[in-house]
Amino acid sequence: MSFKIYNSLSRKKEEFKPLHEGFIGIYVCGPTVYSDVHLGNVRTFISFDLITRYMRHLGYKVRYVRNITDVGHLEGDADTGAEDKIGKKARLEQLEPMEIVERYTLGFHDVMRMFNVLPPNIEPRATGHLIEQIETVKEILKRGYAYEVNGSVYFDTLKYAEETGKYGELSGRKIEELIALSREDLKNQDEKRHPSDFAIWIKADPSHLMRWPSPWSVGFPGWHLECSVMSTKYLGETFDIHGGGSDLKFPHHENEIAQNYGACGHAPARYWMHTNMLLMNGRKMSKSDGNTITPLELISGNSPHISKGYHPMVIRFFMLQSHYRSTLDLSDEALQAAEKGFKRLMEARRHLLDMKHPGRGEKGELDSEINRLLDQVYEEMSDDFNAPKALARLFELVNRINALKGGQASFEQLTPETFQRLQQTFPAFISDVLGLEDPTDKGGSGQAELLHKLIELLIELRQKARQEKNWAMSDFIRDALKNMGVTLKDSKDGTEWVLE
RNA sequence: GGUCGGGUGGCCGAGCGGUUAGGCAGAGGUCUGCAAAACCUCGUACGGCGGUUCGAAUCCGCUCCCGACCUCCA
Repeated sequence: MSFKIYNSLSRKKEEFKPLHEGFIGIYVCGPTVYSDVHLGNVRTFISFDLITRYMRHLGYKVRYVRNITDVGHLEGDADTGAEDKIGKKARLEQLEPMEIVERYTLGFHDVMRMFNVLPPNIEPRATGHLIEQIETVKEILKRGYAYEVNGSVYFDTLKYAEETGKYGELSGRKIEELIALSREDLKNQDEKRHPSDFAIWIKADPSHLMRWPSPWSVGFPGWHLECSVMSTKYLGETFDIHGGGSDLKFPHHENEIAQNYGACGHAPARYWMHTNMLLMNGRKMSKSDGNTITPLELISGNSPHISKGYHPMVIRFFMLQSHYRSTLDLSDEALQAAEKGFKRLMEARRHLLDMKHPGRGEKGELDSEINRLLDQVYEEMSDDFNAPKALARLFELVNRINALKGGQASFEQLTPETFQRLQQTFPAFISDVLGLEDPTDKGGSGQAELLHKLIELLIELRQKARQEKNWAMSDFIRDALKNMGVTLKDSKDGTEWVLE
């Protein structure tokens, strides 16, 4: 099955055509590991997790590369004279830069695991590719798209712009505007020929903790360089998709394209995908101005912005309810609504898995509805990964599943084949594509099994009490369990329980 | 100031020329010892003002708000 992608470069939805039939190469800009990941990161990586999961689900062999930035990302607004983020943190905490990198990389992986984000196939680090980066700088110099000044090397944006007319193509900027609006107070601006030029190798002053020898100086690579170099190394000079947060369009991705042109004469990726921002209180979540909540705070509830903690799967579900290209405004109220919706979805999934088709059924209206809805789930996802629409169809299926379970709908209207399709596709889509796992599915540990049996025993005792019309005892058991977080639900074929 | 993207029913959030989005909350009903759950029914919403059209939330113009990027952030 084919699918469509909104290409940020053309600003249009395009039919996706892979470079090599059946294979997809995708590169996504990963985090700079100088502090805990924030939720905005999580949303971006959940979005790309959804996208790569779906591509795999459709049968593509995907190579997903997502880097770790562990050098070269500077604070402040200059290419030089500013401090490296990781270097700064290391200085403040009196640790080795690599201790900082290690700590936050591990923390990042923990958070990704909690949200059931699958690891990329390759997760390269900038510091692991110094040799390749230096080689690329040499190549760009050799081809004449960069120049050296006092041990630093700058990319010649003007030359690139004049030659291709493409500088600013991705972000919708014009180089004349970039000239006019560049800030006056850039340090070392006199080293640059043009204000929009950017450093690809930066000479380090002696206080700089992270520096490496190079033909030009003891220094470090410019931030944008690593992505050009590592994407080329692992995916080739041209690959299918490049992704990242929309705030990376400029200057990061624009400069990346320029560098690739400088190094090999053409742009790296054919499709560019950008995820939109996560907002809180109507404003972008930002590390720098405090309008933020960390993933762990959101899970624990330890934040003034929320009334309680939310399960990571609830948060993931909440994020999937909006399209990746739309902004999403986080609020406590919206999360509570998501929590209930998520439970409803997962409960239906459990019920469906427990159901059996009696064996006889006709192609009734229900049959065609279910087939139609299942088809639509895929159509929606294939239209630029429209998870919210796919979820809407899934919820219509929830309705049908519950009706079958509750007896309001009959299996007689449903062929065994269609039921089988539903029973396979519905749960598979939820877990494989949406990456939503049932928190009540605790596997088969001995403890969990004991718990199950004890609850079943209490339900049996309550059943006896009910038969004897001993409502006091019956309600006592129900209320006591409720207080422990176990909700009982009576239906005509017995009592079920859910662990909250 | 420049560039881009938004303003959708109580809340979140799809849709982007004609069809019910969906979730949560709310109202009524069925079922039930009661409750919960489930099922059925119920909302005619698209910032404002004009215009195009047989028909606009969806296209065009003006206008008012909001946000992002332009400077480190996904």
